[in-house]
Amino acid sequence: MEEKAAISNADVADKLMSLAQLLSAQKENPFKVKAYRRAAKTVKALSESVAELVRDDADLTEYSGIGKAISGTIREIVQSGTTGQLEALRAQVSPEMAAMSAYPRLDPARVLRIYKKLKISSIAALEERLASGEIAQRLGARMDQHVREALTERHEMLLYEADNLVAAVEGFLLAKCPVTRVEVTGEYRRRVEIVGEISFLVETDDFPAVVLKLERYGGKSELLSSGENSALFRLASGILLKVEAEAGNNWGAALIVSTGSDNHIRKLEAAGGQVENLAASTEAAVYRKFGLSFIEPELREGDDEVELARRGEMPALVMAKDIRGELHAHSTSSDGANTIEQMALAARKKGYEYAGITDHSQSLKIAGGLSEQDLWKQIRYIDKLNERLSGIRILKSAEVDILVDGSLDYPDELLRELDYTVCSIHSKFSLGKAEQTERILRAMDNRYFTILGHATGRLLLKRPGYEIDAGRVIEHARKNGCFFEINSSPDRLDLSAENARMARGAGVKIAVTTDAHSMGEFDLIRCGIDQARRAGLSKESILNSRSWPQLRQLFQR
DNA sequence: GCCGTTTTCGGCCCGACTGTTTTCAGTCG
Repeated sequence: MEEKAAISNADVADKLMSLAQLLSAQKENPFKVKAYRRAAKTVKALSESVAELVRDDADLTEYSGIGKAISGTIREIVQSGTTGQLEALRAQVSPEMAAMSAYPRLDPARVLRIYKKLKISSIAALEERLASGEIAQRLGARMDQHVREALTERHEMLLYEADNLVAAVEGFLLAKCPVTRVEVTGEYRRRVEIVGEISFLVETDDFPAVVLKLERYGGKSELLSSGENSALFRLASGILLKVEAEAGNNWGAALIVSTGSDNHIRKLEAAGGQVENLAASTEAAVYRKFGLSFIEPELREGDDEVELARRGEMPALVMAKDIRGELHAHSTSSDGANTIEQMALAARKKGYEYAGITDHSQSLKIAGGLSEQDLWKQIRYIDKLNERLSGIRILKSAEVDILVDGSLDYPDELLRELDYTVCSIHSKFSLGKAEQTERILRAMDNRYFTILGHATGRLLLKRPGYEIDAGRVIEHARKNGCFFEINSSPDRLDLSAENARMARGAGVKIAVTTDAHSMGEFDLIRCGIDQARRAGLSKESILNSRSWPQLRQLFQR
């Protein structure tokens, strides 16, 4: 008898999500609901097949978020296709909820709220209102994002999250598939901040066998299309996986085709002719053949890079090693996890010359913003600490809220005592573009304004930023001697590459900062560096590639 | 339900403000 097809990780994860959804509808303990969602996420990210793990009697509690109870639930799902608990819950709920449970990623509380407000009661109506933009308009961007994410099959993830996925797939290809060479390409290699598809170039003498193996990745990966040398899958996480086979003697040309954006390839071919089948084993050889200097993957977007490469004016892109200090970091004084001293020592260990401590200002209560008195104390404390510590200079600073009228959240007498400031918007995101822009321009008129923090306030895949007229803000910064940051938080990366490029064009320097809330987060600098490179920034455009004495001069207004 | 240099119970931020809301959920870091 033919063995029944094993249940995929995606299906197991969906069942766990359904449980979370129905428990949530029953007003169960929210932490319990969260636990099921967390376990679902863990299952989705596995490269091994959960069904096989169960069959092999593996200990599932080894995986984070899976304990004794959920491990038992997963076993039951693998063995019977469902769980008694889920079926019992399904029998109890309202018709709206029952219909909703076909979309396990929907949060019932939020959807019922939408139903009530828009006076609808079906998924079809929900989809319709999503498409018409009514959900975004009447319930906000976060709600819109949530529904969109839950109703569509295709997903995107932050570049930062894709790191783990890429490493797992690469490991799988090398360990389980008959390939002799693997290289990641596409938007991941270009370091695009949101990834919807990961793609690999492989060298193999048996591509069909590779496809067959990949269909078993994560238990089961849906094969969307396949040809002689290329195949497209949908992984459990909803991300697309593209794999292309190429021979070593054409590896370089294939790498270029697979990595560059369509625009890049078009401009490249306009400059030098057909790339494919050039029989070039390295990328450098292709560019050389076309009379171009090497183009870094981060720049292959079809902007001005081909022209720059032809003229030999390609910028030397900034690298992590060029960074000499941190300019945006929090401590336990506000909402950070580590003390000022711990942060300073961690920065020193990273090889930095200085670390600016930028705790939140007084009006940001939720983040433990410092009162004026607290900041005065902190200034004196840092002076003492600097006398005691060697090999690192702690800069006195603050992440100062830009209030709704464009004033700063501390009086000038206090701001004057700081080495510099990072000024940010944390409230009233809903102001119109003109008002929001004026607010920032007014703030920049304060002579103690140094760096604009996360200029648009966007949170990738969660909410769009507030609207600003980037051109006007950049021009005002140039006139007033103000600067920008590229905030390295993986879900901010704000300035965007586009805005950073515009700032560079205006000659306004940019700090690459981490906004670290703990010592470990200093390492996020690599995410900001990726973004800076995508913007074509060399170290000359970067503020904190400079020593503190040099910076201090730049900060004088 | 998970987790543990605060290990087997008790956390799992949190708190002020906003809105077109009609009394509380969502939002900022």
